Amino acid sequence: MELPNHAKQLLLQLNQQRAKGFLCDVIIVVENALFRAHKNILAASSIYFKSLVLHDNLINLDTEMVNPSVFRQVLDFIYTGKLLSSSDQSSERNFSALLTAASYLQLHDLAALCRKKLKRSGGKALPGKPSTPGPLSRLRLNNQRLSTSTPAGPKNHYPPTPSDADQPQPDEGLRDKLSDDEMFVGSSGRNGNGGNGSSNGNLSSGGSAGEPDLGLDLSKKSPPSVGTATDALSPHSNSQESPQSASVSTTNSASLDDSSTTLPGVDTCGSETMELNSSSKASEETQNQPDGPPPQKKSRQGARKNEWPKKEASGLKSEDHDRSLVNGVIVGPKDGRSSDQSFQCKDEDEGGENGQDHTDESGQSDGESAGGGGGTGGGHHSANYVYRQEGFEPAFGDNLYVCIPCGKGFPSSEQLNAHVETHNEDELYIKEEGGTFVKEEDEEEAEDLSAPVGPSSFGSETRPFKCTVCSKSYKDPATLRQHEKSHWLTRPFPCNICGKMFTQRGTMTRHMRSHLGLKPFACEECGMRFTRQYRLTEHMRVHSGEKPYECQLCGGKFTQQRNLISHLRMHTSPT
DNA sequence: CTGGGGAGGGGGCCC
DNA sequence: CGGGCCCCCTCCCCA
Repeated sequence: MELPNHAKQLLLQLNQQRAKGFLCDVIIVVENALFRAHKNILAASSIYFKSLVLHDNLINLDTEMVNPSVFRQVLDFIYTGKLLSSSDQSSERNFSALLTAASYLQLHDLAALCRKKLKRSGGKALPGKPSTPGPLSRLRLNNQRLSTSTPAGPKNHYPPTPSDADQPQPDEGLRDKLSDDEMFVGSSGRNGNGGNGSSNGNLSSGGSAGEPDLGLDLSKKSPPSVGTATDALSPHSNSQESPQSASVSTTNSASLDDSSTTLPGVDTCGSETMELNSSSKASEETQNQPDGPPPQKKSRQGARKNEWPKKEASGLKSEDHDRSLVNGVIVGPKDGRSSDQSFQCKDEDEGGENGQDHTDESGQSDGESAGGGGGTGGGHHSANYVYRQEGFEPAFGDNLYVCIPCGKGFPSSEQLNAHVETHNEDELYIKEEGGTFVKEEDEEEAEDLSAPVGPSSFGSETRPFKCTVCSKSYKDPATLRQHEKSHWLTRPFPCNICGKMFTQRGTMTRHMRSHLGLKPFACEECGMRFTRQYRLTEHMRVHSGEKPYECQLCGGKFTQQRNLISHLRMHTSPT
């Protein structure tokens, strides 16, 4: 006995659930778009997905291989077995893109459909972009990039690379800094909730699985002891536990296009429907093909699990919190190379941990409405926004499109785009009414501001490059430029995960490491790992007993300078 | 319970 | 761009 429509009904239900975000347990990030889905469904449709969802609740897909529009079709296909191609896109280009994506995602049925369609229309690979990514060649290429840290399983999935680097990658900054192998945070697949702390704060809202990964394998400048330290910390070798785990990518390219603002559940104006006929055989065949696994970029937000709560408490303000956690993912602004696309607003920054932020009191609150569309020339606008899919917590009410800089929500991408244009370049600087740059009130006296650009305390001979804002001088123009960014209202380097903005790319990169739990520096003595070399150096004094910092007042010695400083404070403070 | 020290971690910033 | 340092926050331990 068999219910004729059982499978169909089931899929229908699942698709409806997906549209509502119900029971969705994985988020797929494609460029700026988020898609929620069910792990089981993805895993059942592709071994690639299967490998990805095993350990992750949040998956970044290579934006070279798939874009939001295409992925929406892909997802629709997975959940319906139907290929809905929009009328305006039913060109070969669309199918070619679909084919690329399908190959990348190892959706062999879909790839076969696309090939069939392309063949039928006499099409061949589109010029410029191969219809298939050439998995094997990419595999080779990528294998070269794999560090020893990358688990090499029997079906080693390789990370995608921006191999064809003709075009600047939106996320290239990040990739530069966090290379694929660095990004790999070994998924130790540990059972249980070991963790060394709280267990919440997983970025992906639906998740429960993200295990804290102590078995970090960080190739970046790992000290010689890394191997042992890693082993010690991670009882399971990565390659065994997650042969498929591949490079982590935080790459959220952020170039905006319209497609990225469409909801997965929203129907495309389908003009053509291709339905998957019983192609299970083909599926079996293709799924067993040993051709290289697709490029893989996935996030290991789970690895960060343990570190979130603390950071939330100490650093992120509630709005940051909302944006980064409630929404699950911040889909990032462009990586910051174009500063006009990144804005920093007061609320973003207030509560900065140490109160040193230059923008805290910038009076930016009214900047949002200022200008009314100054249009900063060039580029897309609205690179800063969060796209919320249905099913996310309605932290912004009905306004699904949220401007990251100022946190305002908008019901449509158009309105958001219009709003973002109101953040114009003028906001980059903290402006006084008169138009002259001012420093923060609490920084220094006004006389400094009005002080002629003369010799600073550093001496103008050796430091000829002077900041026009604060009169600090520097040896070289690059440093000056770097410094001047600290006066910008807008911090040009946003974290793609939490949206926090930074004045320096390096700082942002360092910050990203903390998200990803990347701790390349291991102590040979105890195996403890650190995100920075300097911390390790400090830490080593614990083992050596060296206490180079001595209190001149009481003779107390300290291993860390900061502790001496706080100690001195004890001496000086009346309390 | 409280204060002080030790230490981990993050961000800013200069070289 | 990485390294290094400073500053801050925080947690934990202990007296």
